[in-house]
Amino acid sequence: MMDIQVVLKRSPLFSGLSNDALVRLAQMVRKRAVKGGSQIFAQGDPCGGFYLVAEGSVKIYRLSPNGREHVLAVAHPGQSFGEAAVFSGKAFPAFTEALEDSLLLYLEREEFLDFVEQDPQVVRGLLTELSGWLMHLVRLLEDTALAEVDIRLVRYLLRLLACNPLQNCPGGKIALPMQKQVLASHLATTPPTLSRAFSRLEEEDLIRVNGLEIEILDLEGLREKAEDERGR
Amino acid sequence: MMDIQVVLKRSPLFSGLSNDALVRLAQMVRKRAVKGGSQIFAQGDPCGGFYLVAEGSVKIYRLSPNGREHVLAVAHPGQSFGEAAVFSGKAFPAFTEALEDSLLLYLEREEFLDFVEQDPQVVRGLLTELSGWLMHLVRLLEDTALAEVDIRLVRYLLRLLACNPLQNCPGGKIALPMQKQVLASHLATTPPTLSRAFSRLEEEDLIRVNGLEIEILDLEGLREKAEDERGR
DNA sequence: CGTAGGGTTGAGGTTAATCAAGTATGGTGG
DNA sequence: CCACCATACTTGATTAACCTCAACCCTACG
Repeated sequence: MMDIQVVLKRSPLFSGLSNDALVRLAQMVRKRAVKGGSQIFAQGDPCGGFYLVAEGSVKIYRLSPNGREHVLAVAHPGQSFGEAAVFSGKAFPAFTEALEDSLLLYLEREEFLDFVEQDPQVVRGLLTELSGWLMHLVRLLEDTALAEVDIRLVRYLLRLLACNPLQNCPGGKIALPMQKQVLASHLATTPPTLSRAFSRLEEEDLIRVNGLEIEILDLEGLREKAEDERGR
Repeated sequence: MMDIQVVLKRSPLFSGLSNDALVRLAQMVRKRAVKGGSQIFAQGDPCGGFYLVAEGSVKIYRLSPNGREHVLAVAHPGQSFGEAAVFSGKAFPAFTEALEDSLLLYLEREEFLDFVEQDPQVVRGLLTELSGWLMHLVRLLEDTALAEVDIRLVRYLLRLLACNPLQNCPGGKIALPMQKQVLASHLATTPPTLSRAFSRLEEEDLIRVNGLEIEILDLEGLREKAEDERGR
């Protein structure tokens, strides 16, 4: 049995809360187990609340008019999604879909807003979290808009490394937290192009790819390349 | 003499505040007049507070390692910038520069955070504002990542129209709120490419361009084109 | 007038999307 | 245990978008 409070505490939203507040929050949480591949909510759905990932992973993506998808982010345990819509008062701005069997915690909108009113401690966390999302999007934006695919990929890998300092130490091996086609969409490109980008990085002896496992051969070289952008 | 409270009230951040709160807020505001072309703050500067545009306009942009710039937004009277950094606690994530002689209101970080703590009314406005920024960036992101230049330009024009319903009515004339080279950077392209995009839209009899003034000839046609994206 | 800056136009080259075919891998049913 | 199929991924050839560099126009302004 999983402890809700432990999960809540893992979220930057609530890590600063008192035990008392955590207990109250835990009481208003509703668990929701979802199968991999199933949709959590759709772009345009009215926002009745938001989610926190307890186990598994969730893909957050937009769909263009013609059906092309662009992955904004993949949420992992401890991360939340849909908060923005709660405060904007508008519909959900994106689709969300479980990438694997996952366990989510659901917080109902009105209930949560009341909780926020009463507990100024949460506010700081919320503001910080939203700011964090902003920074994430800004980085993503300039990465996709200003750099070419190889560079975007390198930067993505470096960001992954920064989040997983665990496997960072030895020769450095990281596992891609999503399928390559999802990653392609995240990097605003296509599977064929991503595949070639990986090949080029291998040819330059920067990395070695084996399925979803990436071995970092030349961290310094990667860092250089990330700053490179000859021109564009 | 300009009334600070009136300016504050124009911002979505503070439009919901009581008169009492407005008065207190107005007292902690510092005015700052800046010449066109001068820098307000730089990316990486420690964030000591944030700004609200009273008069003029301010360009918010990022600089890539090689010096290329990407305009994230242009702030006009009533809009604020730098709020995100206040809450994230980190340095400013972007550069800001006055596009013309402008008058700004400055709110000091600590003072403002205290104000927020005491006044839960502001919180709602803040959260909404940050969410709004999020939505803006998401849209910008998918526009630049997923659509080609012509479409990006059309969408930008439609967004402008949506914000200026004033001139919308007649045949529809809108003035670009920035130079074309700034717009080019905002749309993540270059002046030559933007210029050609304008030409193509003129050839299709969708718009007529005269300097910074754009005459909308075929609103329906533009709407269609915005949804078009044959493939990409 | 002459210069400077924004803007436009032209030629050439590069990136990356598209379409299509091929290769693995994993799960299913015989 | 193996043939079969679905799906992810890779590889190849073609094409189109758009960046770059350069020259040129135009208006503003000294």
